[in-house]
Amino acid sequence: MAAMADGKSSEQEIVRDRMTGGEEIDFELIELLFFAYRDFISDPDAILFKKGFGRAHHRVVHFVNRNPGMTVADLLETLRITKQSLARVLKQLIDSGYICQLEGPEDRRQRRLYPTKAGRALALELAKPQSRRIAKAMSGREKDMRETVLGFLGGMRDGGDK
Amino acid sequence: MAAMADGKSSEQEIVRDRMTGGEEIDFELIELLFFAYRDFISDPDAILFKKGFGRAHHRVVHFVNRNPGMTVADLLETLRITKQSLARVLKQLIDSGYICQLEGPEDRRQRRLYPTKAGRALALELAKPQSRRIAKAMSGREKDMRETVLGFLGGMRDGGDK
DNA sequence: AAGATAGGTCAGCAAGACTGACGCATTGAC
DNA sequence: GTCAATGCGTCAGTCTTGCTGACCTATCTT
Repeated sequence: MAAMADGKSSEQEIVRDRMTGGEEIDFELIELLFFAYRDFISDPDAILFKKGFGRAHHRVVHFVNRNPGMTVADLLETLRITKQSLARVLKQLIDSGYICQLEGPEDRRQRRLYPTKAGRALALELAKPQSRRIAKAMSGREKDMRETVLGFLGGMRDGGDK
Repeated sequence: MAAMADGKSSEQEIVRDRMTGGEEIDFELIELLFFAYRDFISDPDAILFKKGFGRAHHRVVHFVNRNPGMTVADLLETLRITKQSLARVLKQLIDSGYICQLEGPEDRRQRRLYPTKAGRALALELAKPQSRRIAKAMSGREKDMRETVLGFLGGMRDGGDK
């Protein structure tokens, strides 16, 4: 469990004023990112739930469709999870016929991942409501908005400064 | 478990071409949102881990600091989780002295939530690296970028069209 | 032949979401 | 004044999706 927040009773004093960032911190943007992402994944979540899948399956289906022929190692790198975590959902997707594995053409240890037609269809179905949401958020301002948002989100990534 | 993806063997055909959105679907933005959000929450995650807390604690601390005096019901609405899920993390935060509850002044059934000084400090500490990341992503382009991004993220929210 | 690599798998743990049920204090309507 | 509704807490159990550590096979590299 967590440590007690310091013995000094002053630390326990109640704070009644709203936390605003001032010049310092952009709480508005921080919050908005939380709300936007929460709602953004809610659409596919609902679709997946009906099929007995979860978010983890979504990610796998998405990236395999975006990069057909990627190896398991590639996928692990992209998702940044352990192979044991991946194994569970990947196995379910293979058993259900959404993804299949082919032996690597040069290196036969590799399992190249490809979507089936059903897998491609699923990926598209999941992307559609998300795309609609994005279109709504841009609503007519695509021209000035998309490039800016792309730049911003790219810069938010870990290696995104170059 | 999940249903088999249709008996038709054509559904099992391997698809080898990369899924691109064409005019239809903005996969680039969809992916970028995933990567950006993943890295965005990784900074506070690391800090929280050392204190024995998780993401759920972050959200609670954040919103209580942003809206001191909010009720438990308000918080449930904001986070969109069940009270049983909230109860666990809230209790830990109260026990650790980061948040405290005061009886509602009008309605004594309510528990108004306030941060302690330690709670305020924690919220700020968690926000700092996120704010730094945002600043980096904007790097000198704050002027044209912030309003656009704010508009975009606002539009991504469920009620965000008005 | 030996070691490194790609991948699969078993077993167990934890966080954080969920459901359903129930208890207690307080409020508000009748 | 009684009683239902409300705000909140809590017990018990489930599920997904992360994690660790250990160990196995097949294949490639040296």
